Amino acid sequence: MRIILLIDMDYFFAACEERRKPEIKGKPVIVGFDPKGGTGRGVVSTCNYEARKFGIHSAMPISSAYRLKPDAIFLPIDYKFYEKVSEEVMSLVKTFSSKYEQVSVDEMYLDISDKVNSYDEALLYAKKIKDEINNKLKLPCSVGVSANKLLAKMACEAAKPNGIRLVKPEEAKTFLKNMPVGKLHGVGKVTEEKLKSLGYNTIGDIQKTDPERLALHFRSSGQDIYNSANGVDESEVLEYSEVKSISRERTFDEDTAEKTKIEEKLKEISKEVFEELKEKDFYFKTVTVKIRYSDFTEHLKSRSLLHPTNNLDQIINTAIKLWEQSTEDKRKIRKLGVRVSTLSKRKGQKTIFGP
DNA sequence: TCTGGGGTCCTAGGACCC
DNA sequence: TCTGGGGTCCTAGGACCC
Repeated sequence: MRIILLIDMDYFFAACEERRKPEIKGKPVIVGFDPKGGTGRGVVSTCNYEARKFGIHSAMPISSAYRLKPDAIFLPIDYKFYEKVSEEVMSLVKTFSSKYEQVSVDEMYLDISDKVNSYDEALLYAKKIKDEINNKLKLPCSVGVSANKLLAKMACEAAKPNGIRLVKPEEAKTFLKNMPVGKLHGVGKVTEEKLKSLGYNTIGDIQKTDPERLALHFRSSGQDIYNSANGVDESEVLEYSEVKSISRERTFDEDTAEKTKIEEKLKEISKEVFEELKEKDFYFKTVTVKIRYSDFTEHLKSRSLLHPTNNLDQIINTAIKLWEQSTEDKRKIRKLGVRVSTLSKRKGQKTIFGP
């Protein structure tokens, strides 16, 4: 029997800011793009619970957040700082089990099957971890406890904020039954709509269906949806993951079709990509340019070079060529992105990176 | 509401090689 | 003269997650 934890930091970016600026605690704090007095083009990255009281939430346009609470504390995203705090969290959590998987900057799975003998013990163990994060690092978090990653994740969602939630495997189906299908991890907007149109409104509706019917409409992911709805997930807690790509993208303050502006931006973005490539000591073989037009349609263009390289001019020249090829019309561009992939180390072999 | 940025994984057709 | 099957790489796009 496996016992898995998901530890998820609460409103992480805003919590980091509260920790270093105690005077803002208790006030609505919004971390995201510059609202520019309500005209800014970006979204809310994270906000604390005081801000949520005004209806503000992650991914909301920053201009809307500004309209809802103009005198909230708006802070820019200081990713380097959050990464440092994240390392503090991760190294503390790792002392509780060597079987861990970092999912993102503020989230991590722990397999504690070897550390405890029952769910009661698991709860105590989770509480200990949570208390240490609270006391030593002064950061709030929530923990989900269950038999697999999916259930731990869903339990953690139910625990938020600042809570712990245990879901035993025998309780799983009941726990999930009444939730809307969109709550299921792995089901996004598109799949949610499709599920609803097929008559599946709650996760319980999926539990009762014939998986063959799901396979008919969702191909190979049909079985995954069925398994998730039933709380079944065999995936392992994996410590290592490979870096597959490095990318940067930027949105213009105003949409543009001007050649010089676009080339300038592509150079700028390429340089940022190059800096990280150098830092991580990678070679790349493929360059991809992403273009988002004013109407939000997106196009990708990519080209693979004959040999792996780590040359900045190769990125810039390929990026500009790809853009030129894609732009026979004069549509205005909202956002540009540059990505390098097919990464390798000097000798050409891929390398494993741990968190 | 007027919509960011950094990722991963998957699919699918076509090229190309054996 | 008509026709295989497997494998891998490339390119484009889409869904999803945080």
